[in-house]
Amino acid sequence: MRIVFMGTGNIALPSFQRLLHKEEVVGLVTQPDRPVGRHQLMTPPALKVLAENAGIPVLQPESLRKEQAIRELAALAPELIVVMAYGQILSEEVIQMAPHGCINAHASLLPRHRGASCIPAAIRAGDSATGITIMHVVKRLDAGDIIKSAAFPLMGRETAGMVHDALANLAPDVLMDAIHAIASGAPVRIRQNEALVTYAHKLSRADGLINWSLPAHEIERAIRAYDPWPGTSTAFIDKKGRRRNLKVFAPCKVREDLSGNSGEVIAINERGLLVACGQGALLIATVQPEGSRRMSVAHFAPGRLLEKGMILEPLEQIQNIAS
RNA sequence: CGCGGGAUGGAGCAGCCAGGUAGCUCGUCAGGCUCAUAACCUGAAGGUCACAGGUUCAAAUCCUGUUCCCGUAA
Repeated sequence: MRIVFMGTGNIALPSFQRLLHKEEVVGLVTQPDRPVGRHQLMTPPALKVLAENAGIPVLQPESLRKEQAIRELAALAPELIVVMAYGQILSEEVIQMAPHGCINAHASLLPRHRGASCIPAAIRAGDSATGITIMHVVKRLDAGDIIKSAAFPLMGRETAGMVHDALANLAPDVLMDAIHAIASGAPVRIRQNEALVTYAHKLSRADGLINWSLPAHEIERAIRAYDPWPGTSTAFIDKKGRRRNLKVFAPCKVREDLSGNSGEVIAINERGLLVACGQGALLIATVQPEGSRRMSVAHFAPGRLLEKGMILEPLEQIQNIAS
């Protein structure tokens, strides 16, 4: 079966590699090269490099809605289109193009967490599991009938980065199952229960600012959900009156038995940075001060940039910065 | 040269704007106290202030260049 793969994110890497070995991949559609990194060098998606090494044609349209892009895609004569972390909404024309249809691998257990940041959403919601879902692509975002899915249990300690890698490695098996079902002519179609739908909105940098008036366990989840991107940070006013950013990293420990004014530093020593939240307190072990590198609180504390009784950035400040 | 911050004993920082003896908290080592200790007390070692050049009687501090680190950039 002639397959065109559409993807950009690295989560699709293992799946694409599996298809390259096991199926007839006739093309890759991926986002254009983008300036990346501290020096803004034009960098191709990793998938493109894989495809080029395998001698497979690569399309990188700025928009897949343009007439020429659609013509080039049609010229590949796909029998099945497989989409994973591509980053563009597909038009009806593309969805209908291949005789065996257009399927999408999504990194959550649909109907929960439709949308872009599905992995962080599952962690922040405190779900006991997430997973990979293969479904038919329809016009409405992530709303198509489900073909196959596989669960990945969440223990409450994972960061988004860890789950991302685990799901990337889980995806190829599920995807191959779905492709075999389609090839055999009898794919399963399970309707999504609309009552259980949740949406994961695209993350922005402002999502990573800690609102200390939230309960400690919610902040702890957010720290894991936003690692490695956008990262979680707070800020404090130093002795010279300057606002200084402070990134915080997982793992953090929730202390339900302690409390104080939201954002107040209850203690800072070699054991960690203990901050009062809206409910309970959070013990932070690893931070990164602005302009410096990541370090344990045991190393950060002796510098005395932050001391007991100081208040970390309150909610009003966060709203100003976010807007 | 995309934009911005930084480099000061082993760690984290202050000192720089208004040049004039290298400072703080910790760690290390030695001694003391203690039944004992991660606690406390006393003392010590350890730094070409990233590198190079310039200004000056005098540069960690001012000026120029270089290297490296970090943030930003989805």
